[in-house]
Amino acid sequence: MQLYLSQTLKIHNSLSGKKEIFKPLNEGHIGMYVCGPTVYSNVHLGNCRTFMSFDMIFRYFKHLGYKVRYVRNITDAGHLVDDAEDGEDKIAKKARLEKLEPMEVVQRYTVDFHNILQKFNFLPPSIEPTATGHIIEQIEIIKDILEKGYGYEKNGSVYFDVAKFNETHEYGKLSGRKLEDMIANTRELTAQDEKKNPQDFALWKKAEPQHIMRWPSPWGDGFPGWHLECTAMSTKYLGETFDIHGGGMDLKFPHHECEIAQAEASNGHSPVRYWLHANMLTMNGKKMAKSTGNNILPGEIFTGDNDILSKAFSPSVVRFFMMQAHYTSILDLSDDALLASEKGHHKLMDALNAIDNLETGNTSDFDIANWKRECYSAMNDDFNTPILIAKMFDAVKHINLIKENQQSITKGDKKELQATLNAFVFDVLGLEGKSNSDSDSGKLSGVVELLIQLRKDARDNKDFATSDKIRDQLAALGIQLNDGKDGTTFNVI
RNA sequence: GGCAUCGUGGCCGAGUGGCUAGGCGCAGCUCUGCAAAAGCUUGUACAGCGGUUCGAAUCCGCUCGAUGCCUCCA
Repeated sequence: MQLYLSQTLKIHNSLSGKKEIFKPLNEGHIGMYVCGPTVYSNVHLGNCRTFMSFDMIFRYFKHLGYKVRYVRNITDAGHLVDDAEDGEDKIAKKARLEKLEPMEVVQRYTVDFHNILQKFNFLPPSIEPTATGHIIEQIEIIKDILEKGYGYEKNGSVYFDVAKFNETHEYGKLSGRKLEDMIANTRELTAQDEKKNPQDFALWKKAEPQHIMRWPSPWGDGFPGWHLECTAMSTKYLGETFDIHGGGMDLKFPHHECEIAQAEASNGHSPVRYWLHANMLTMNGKKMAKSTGNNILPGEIFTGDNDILSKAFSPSVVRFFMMQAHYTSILDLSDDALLASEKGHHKLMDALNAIDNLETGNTSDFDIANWKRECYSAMNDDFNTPILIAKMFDAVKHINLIKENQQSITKGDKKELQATLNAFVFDVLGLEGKSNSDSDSGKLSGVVELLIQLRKDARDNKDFATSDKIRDQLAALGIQLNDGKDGTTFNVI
């Protein structure tokens, strides 16, 4: 029996604003679409948080036994620098500034994106389509929207007629906005504006003669609008209606609102059953922005090469830090918070490593079945990873007490405990233990063991000056000696 | 200015109309030549002011503050 049959999963649907019981369209199968990055610069750490939240959700679905088709796109064209008439494609702009072919920009930052995600231990999505690979599909949708009367062409560009759409549909239902309010709060159109109303958005933009990124269309050479690609790709791979659409909170308006409008205008019905929005990551209480310097790249955290944090942090520690907050809450990154997470992560991994060597007994002081139920309840309650992690630490406490012979566990319970911990910590949360498998670790441990032996001799002779010298100098190199009852061990920090 | 979300102990963060997560720090203890590391034990907090209620940090109103969107941004 698949696990999902015995679990009731509730998820917060942004469209209704409520937690709803999740039932996929087709039993056992889930279609999930998440708006991917625009590859015009290094991937933003906040962006990573969003993708990490959906990676965790993807992992949990898989853990429950669902067959998931997870589509996460790469935006490699069409995302305008601003929505004004002279709006320039983000990638084209970057290419111009760096004197590169647009596809060089795309390639460079797509590689960076994958590289960082791999470090964070992301599972690859089932399909990772690109906007430029789906121009034909996008043109077809535009034709459809034009035919149904919700769009209009002007000088080789095509716009979505929001006012017309709003007559028979509800534009703004996802973000809680009303068209009238939007009209009252937007600036006047300038004389050369092609749009009928400021709320209208581009489906197709005419390419100026010097523009390199261009494709032929019934309306002349141009490129597709940003909102359209997601509609085209989600429809193509997941169908006109699919289960889950995710993205960052900041995409709710206008991007996701426009997706709903485009799909409803062309198909006549709402595309998504559950909308999920991941919240923002701030740093030291402030929004992360390049302009203010309050910004850090993921790679800079891993190497420690930055002015913001006191040291380097491993991808798994950063992942653990992010998983300690609920995906719908704003999370604040700081040196203190990461330091705290690093210690917690370490404690968790130590306990996981200790399970193998636990001695078993005839009784258990730990109600594994109940604990396991609580783990699932946490995840079933809108993917509450902070509670899940708290449950993991419940287990850690028991493991340590068993290790100290203050509690006992049966053989069967130990096996169950280990399997459950591994499933949640590694498969669902996607954390990774410390990699002690360096190619030279054999040599290193030989050398350190030798020093430990010399130190022991010194201690036995009460030559503490020598023993402390060995300890302190190793510590300075990042090798920590741990004196225990049964001798000394070491850790590489 | 409009829309939205939020304000929890020293810090990070769950939760929720009564039973008060978790991590880190601090403190105590165990261990130790001394430490470190590790482990155990320990914390009645919920922006302010009103209101609803037998009972609110949790619901309602107002005030203050933060963040996001409205304009490129996950």
